[in-house]
Amino acid sequence: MHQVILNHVSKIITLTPEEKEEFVSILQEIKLSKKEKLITEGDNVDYNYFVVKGCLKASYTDDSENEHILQFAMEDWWISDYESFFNHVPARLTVECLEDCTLLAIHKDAQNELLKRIPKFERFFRIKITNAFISLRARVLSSLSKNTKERYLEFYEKYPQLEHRIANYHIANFLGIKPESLSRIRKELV
Amino acid sequence: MHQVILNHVSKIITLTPEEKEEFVSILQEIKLSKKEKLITEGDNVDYNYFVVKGCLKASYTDDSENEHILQFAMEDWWISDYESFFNHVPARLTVECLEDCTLLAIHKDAQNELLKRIPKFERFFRIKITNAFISLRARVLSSLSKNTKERYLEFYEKYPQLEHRIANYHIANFLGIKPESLSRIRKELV
DNA sequence: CGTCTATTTGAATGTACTCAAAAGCGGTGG
DNA sequence: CCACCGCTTTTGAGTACATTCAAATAGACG
Repeated sequence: MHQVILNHVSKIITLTPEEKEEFVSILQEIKLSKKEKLITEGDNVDYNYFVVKGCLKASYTDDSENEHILQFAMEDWWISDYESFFNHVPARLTVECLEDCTLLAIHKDAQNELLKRIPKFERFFRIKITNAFISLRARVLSSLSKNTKERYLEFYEKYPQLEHRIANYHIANFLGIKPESLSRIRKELV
Repeated sequence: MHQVILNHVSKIITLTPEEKEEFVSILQEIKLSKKEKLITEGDNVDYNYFVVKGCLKASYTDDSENEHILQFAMEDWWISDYESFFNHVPARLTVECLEDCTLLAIHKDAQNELLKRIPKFERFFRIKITNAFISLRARVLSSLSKNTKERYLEFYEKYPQLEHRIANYHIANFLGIKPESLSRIRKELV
């Protein structure tokens, strides 16, 4: 169980056995079933979540009750509502399981304490948030410069695993188009 | 000159006179004229820039030579290509002055040294990158959930100062539409 | 096997785009 | 001070692409 996240962390920083032990001691295991919600809009989010197993979506519901998927997360990804987590405001996102999930949760106080006690984790989380920023930037660039078909192909290449695990109407939603349009695009691509 | 950035920093962290002195000692003043480039695509970006005066655009040029504006920056904003700055890869963005500009530059080595010597700056820059992340997230949410007219109004409300300083075709580009379309939207809104 | 949900297909509609041209605006030099 | 030039914005007509709404088909799951 903890080996998964230790492998993940070890790709970026090197920990001593004692540090590993200290790190895993603050992790809380969470199991959720498909369709259960990890975060509901309006929550005060105190946890950062690492996905050990399963698949989730983070989405935003607008004034007209339309849902818009901002992010998927699966094995080895982190997910939370970081605006709420960092800035202590109510969550604007809802995070829901698309499959049965196993997660590891870190409380924000424990995470802050960890940063103080093992400064290597400053580096780890700084790199994570920077990568998240860069990947969002790439998404904005792609929505500005590519047409729908190109954005679908990009998604397909970037997350070949997701293609099979996630319903097309979720992928369409993530791409900002209707399922009918995605269906027509897929038809053209055979 | 330095008072501007000290005021800016003081909104988030409190510095002693000695710390202020140490901080300003690593700043390099840069003056550029309208149309000059601060960063050109392909550069290795070693500096983080604070805008003291003037206005700039950060843009990406796609394979078809179309330019797409990712961000504007003006007084009290930071700008750089953070993918290049943090990850030491060539810049994908070009940053160009829309007016004559005065900037303060911090070299990445000096910035890292500063983080070590005055850990309060860890907090300062972490908050800055987090805010940048959250504001990009808001942009993605808005492009998924709003139509063009709503996005223009949002821009108008969020940056009323920019409205007058920046050409409409730049605003159109930022919004991901053509100047003709923006013109038609503005016509409807009288 | 049947029901519920997801995907596909079709036709009509709407929104932004392209291309082309006209009008407006600002700065420069005579 | 005004006329001209270059650049920005607006307007018009036709086109392309995604949407809406409705219906048919396909798949998944108990």
